[in-house]
Amino acid sequence: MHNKFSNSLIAWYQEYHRKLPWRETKDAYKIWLSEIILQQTRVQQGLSYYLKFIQVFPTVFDLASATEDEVLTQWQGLGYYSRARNLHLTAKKIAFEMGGKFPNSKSELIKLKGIGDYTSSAIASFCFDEPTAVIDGNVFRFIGRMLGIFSPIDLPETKARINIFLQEHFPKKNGNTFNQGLMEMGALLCTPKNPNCEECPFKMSCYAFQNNCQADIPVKGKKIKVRIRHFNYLFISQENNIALQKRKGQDIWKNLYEFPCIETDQEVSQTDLQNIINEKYKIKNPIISSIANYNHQLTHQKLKVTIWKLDNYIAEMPKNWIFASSNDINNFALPRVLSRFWEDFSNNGLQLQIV
DNA sequence: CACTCGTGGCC
DNA sequence: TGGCCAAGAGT
Repeated sequence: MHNKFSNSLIAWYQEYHRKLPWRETKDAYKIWLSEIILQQTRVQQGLSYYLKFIQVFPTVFDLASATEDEVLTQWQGLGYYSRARNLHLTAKKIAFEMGGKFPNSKSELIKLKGIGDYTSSAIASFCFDEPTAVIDGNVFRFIGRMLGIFSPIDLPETKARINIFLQEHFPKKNGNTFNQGLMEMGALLCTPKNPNCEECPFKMSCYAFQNNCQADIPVKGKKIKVRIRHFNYLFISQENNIALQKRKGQDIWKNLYEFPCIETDQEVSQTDLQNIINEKYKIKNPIISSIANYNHQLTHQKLKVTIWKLDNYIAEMPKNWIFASSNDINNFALPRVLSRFWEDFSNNGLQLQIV
């Protein structure tokens, strides 16, 4: 009776799971890379990045030997860029301080940057067969619905309760398949919307199915608040070179490149912006014109992005500006909204109004 | 603990 | 369309 859940789950997984490249290996480097890429990211979105990374950086030494800029450029467009920065930090630690060998236990893995509770369990289980249960968003949803858990998923006690259940049902053999099955259930059948309960082998013992409350579990905690920000980018092109700067500070897109940016509290008029440019960069009569607008919607922010073309000749650059040749722009990691602008600009030329 | 970090897809 | 969501982790 106690083994029935794990036996059924393992059997279901073996029949219905998707074939994915990181499931064909026990190489800790590849498993680790896939787990980082898939944090808060769908398989469909992360797959091409995984394939690109193992091609460009086949081993942890290749990744460690690259610069952070190179890693960020490969990561461009995937979001949550702290993952890429921590990926590089941890690669250097493993390559240069640990002889290229990954720690083989959850307790050691979790000490590494970018590897938390979920990822340490995943690597320990998938690579080293450590009997530790993974708890990610899929598992919260699947087990939460099965057991009828209505406490918010962001509470530690909710996670603890799920962990107790999983420990009680953790199999003596095939623990890694059990873990894969937990997540694959959440990804294929026990989905956030319109779960496919008819094909679920656990529907007879599932609280949510029996009580028809699948949509009410898991219970989300707080509501998302969206902050509106106004980014005014200066597109400055001189002699086929374009001004860029590196974003710093504890903010979005840290260590990515962007055009010189003037952030304002509200939308600004052309004359307002000219005055700001005059004050900030000591450019006497800035000649600017708006060439593109984007509403860039993020999870917690809505960015109103305006690209302004600045036509003055600039004799003395601020020290943090870099001038990149237009052929070289693609070698800089840009936020999605700017790589999209650059694509539009390269294709269409100067006059474009995108919203 | 509460908040923050991206992007694309879905309805 | 806007809100929700996805293999979480750092601070």
